[in-house]
Amino acid sequence: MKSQKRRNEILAAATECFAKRGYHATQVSDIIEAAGIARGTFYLYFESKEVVFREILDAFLVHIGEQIKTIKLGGALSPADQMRANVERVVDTIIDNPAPAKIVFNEAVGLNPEIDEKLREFYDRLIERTAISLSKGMKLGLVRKTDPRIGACIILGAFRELMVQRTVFGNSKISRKAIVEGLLDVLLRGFAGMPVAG
Amino acid sequence: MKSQKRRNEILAAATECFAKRGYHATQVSDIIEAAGIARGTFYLYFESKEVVFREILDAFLVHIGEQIKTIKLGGALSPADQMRANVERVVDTIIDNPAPAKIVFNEAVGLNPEIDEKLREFYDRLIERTAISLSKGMKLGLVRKTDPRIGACIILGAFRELMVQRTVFGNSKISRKAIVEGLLDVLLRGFAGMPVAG
Amino acid sequence: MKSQKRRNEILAAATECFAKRGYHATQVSDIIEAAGIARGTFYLYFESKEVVFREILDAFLVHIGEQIKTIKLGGALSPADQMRANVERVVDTIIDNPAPAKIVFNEAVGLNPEIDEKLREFYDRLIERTAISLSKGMKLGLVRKTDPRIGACIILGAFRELMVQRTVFGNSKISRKAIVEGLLDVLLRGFAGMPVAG
Amino acid sequence: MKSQKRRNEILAAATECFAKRGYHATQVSDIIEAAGIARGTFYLYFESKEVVFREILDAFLVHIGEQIKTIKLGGALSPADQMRANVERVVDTIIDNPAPAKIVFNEAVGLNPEIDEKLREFYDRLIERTAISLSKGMKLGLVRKTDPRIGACIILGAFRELMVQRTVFGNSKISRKAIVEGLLDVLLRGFAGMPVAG
DNA sequence: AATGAATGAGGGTTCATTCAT
DNA sequence: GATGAATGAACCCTCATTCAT
Repeated sequence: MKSQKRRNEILAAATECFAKRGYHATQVSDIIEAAGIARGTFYLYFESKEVVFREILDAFLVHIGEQIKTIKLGGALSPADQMRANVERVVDTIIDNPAPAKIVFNEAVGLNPEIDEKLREFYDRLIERTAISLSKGMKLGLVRKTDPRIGACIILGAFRELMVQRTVFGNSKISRKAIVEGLLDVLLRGFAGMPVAG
Repeated sequence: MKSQKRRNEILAAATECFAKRGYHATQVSDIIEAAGIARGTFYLYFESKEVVFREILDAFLVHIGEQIKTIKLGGALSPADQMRANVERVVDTIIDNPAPAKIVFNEAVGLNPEIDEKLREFYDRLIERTAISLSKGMKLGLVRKTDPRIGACIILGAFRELMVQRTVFGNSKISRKAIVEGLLDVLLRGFAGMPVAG
Repeated sequence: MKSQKRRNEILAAATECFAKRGYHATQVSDIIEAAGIARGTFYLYFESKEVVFREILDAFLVHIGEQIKTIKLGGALSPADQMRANVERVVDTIIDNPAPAKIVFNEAVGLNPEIDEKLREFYDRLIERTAISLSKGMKLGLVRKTDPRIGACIILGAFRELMVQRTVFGNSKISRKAIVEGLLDVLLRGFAGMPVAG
Repeated sequence: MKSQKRRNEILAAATECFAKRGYHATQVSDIIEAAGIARGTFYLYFESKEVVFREILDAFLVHIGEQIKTIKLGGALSPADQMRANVERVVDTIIDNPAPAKIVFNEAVGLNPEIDEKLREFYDRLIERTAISLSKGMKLGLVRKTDPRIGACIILGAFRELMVQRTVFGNSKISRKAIVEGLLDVLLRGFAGMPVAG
C-alpha cells in the first residue's frame, strides 16, 4: 500500500535519471536525491542499481507488448484498421512515456548479457509476430510477396527510427499523426511515384 | 611510419574489444592485452580510452559518409540505379567492417554528450540528404508526395534495422542481396498487395 | 515480569545466533528473527548489539565463576576431592551451556578493548586463584614444587582445550568422564611412564 | 625481486595491523598507511583484505608445522630430547613472531568457514601427531597408559595457554625457559607431590 | 619509444540504530 | 510496549591515468 507507493516513487525517480543521464552516468546518489530519500531506503526497495534498471525495462516492454493485439480476420475491424490501431496504441504509449522509451532505445543494449538477451528476445518476438502477420496477409493477397522476416525488420526499423527521433532527440515536430500516417502510407504503397518494372 | 603502424594496431585492437564487450565493459587492460603492448604505451598514442573510442567512431562515420554519393540527374546511371549503388556500397562497407558497425549501432548513443552530439549530427545530415533526395524525386514525379523527413526516417530506420540484425545479432541469414533487394523492393512499391484507395 | 521474560527470550536468541555465526557475522536482523520480534523491540531491551553480547558473556563468566569454590583444608572433603568437584561442576556447566561456552571460547577475544579487558580479568583471576591453590598445596606437600603461575596456565590451558574440542568442534566423543578423569590423571601424575631423573 | 619485496612489505604491515587491532577492526586504510602505499597498490598485490589475512595465517601455520619433527627412535637424541627440541623450536618461532602468533591465537577463529576449516585441520593434524607419539611412547613404556587423544589435547592446550599468555597478553614475565621447563616438568611428572593412589 | 608499478578519486552496498505511528 | 520504515556513516574495491626508469 504505502510501501508500494514509495517503491513507485523510487522507480519514477530512477526512470527520470536513467533517461536523462544514461545507466552508467546515473549514480545511486542521483536517484535517491531525485526521490528525496536516504541511501539505505533505496536498498530497502531494490537490491541494486541494476535491478531497478531491469525492472523499469521489463515493465515498459510488457506494457508495450500489451498494446499489440494479434490481427484477426472476420472481426468488426478490417486487418488494415487493426494494424493502424496497433500502431496508434504503441505510438501513444511511447509518446506518453518518453523516459522509459528513451531508456529502451538508448541505454539498454550492451549493458550486460542478461539485459541484452531480454531485449533481443522481445525484439525477436516482435519480428516473429510481424512476420507471421505479413505471411498471412500474403496468403490472403493483402500483402505483396516478399521475404516476411526482411519485411518485418523494415516495418519495425522504420517505426523504431521515427520513435527514436521523437523520443531520444526530442524532435517533437514529428507528431503522432505524422508518424502514424507517414508510416502506413509509405509502408503500404512505397515511395515509387509511378509503377516500377520488376 | 612505424609509429603510425603501432597506432593502427592499437586502434584495431580497441575496435575489437569495444565491439565484443561494449564501451564501459572494455577496460584499458583489455585493449593493451589485445594489442600486445604495455599500459604506458597506450597513453603514448592516445590521450584516453574515450579518445580512442571517438576516433574509431569518427573514422567509421567518415568512411560510411564517403560511400553515399549525391544522386544526380542526367548522368550515365538513372536516379534509381544511383540509389541502389549507394545502398550497396553502404551495405558492403558495414558487412566488411562488422566491429565498428556494431559499435556504432550498439554502444555509441548515451555514452557522453559530445559523442551523442556527433552521432546526432551525422544522423541528422544523413536524414537531411535523404530528405532532399526525396524532395527532388517528388518534383520529378519519381517519388510519391509524402513528408520527406518522415520518409527519410523510414528509409534510414528500415536500413539500420536490417544492418543491426546482421551485425549486432550476427544473423547472417540476412544476406547482402536480401538486404538490398528487400529494401528497394518494399520501400519503392510498399507492402500493399492491391491498389489501396486514398 | 513479562518484560523480564521477553528480555530473556532475546538474550537466548542472541546467544544461539552468536554461537552459530560469531559476533560479526550475526546481524541484528538474525537476532530479531530468531526471537520473533520487531527491530525496534530489540532496542527497547538492549542499547546495542554489543551490549547484548557483553551481557551474555558476563552472565556466563559469573555463572562459571560460581562453580569454582576455594579449596579448604579440614573440611569433609579432601583437597583432591574438592578440586575434582570444582572440575566436575565447571565441565557440567559448560556442557549444559554449549552456546555461551562456544561464544567465550571462540569469539570473545579481539572484539573490542573493553571485552578483551573483561575476559582478561576473568582469566587472570582464574589463574591467580589456581596459582594460590597450587602454592598452598606446595606448602602442604600435596603439590610438587613448580612455578605456580606456569602451573596454573598449564591446568587451565589443558582444561580449556578439552572443552574447546567438545564445545567448538562438537567432538562429543570427548565425554564428561573422559575429560574429568583424563585431566586429573595426567595433571596429577604426568605422562612419564617411569620415574624421571631430575 | 623488487615486486616480491613490496609484497612482503605489505604483508608485514598487514600482519602488524591485524595483530594490533584484529581482523574486523583493521581497515584497508590502516594497512596501506602502515605500508606507506596507495590504496590501489594494495590491490595490485592482493585480491582482498581477506586474502592477505589468509596468506599470513597460512605462512605462519606452515612455518610452525615445519618446526615440529616427528620423534624417532634409535637416533642420536632420545625421544625426550627430541620432544624438548620440538617444544623449543615452536616456542622460539612464536616468540620471534609475536604478531602472526597473536593473529592465530586471537583472531583467526570464527572469521569465515574456510579459515575455520583450515585452522581446524591444522589443529587436528597436530593433535593426531601428538596422539600417535603418545601411543608409541606407551608401547615403549615411556608414557603411562592414558587416552592418547585426551593426552594430546592436554599437552597442546597447556602449551597454547602459555603461549597465549606470553603473546596475546604480552606477559613477558613468562620466559622462554620457564615455558619449556615448566611444560616438560609438569607434563612429565604431574603435579602430585606424593604418590597418588588410583 | 616503451614499460609496468603506482596512484587515488569515485561509487556501490551494508547494517546498526532511530523514530514516527 | 511494539512496530518496521527510514536513516546515513562507514568501508571495500575498481580502474583510468601517471611517471620514474
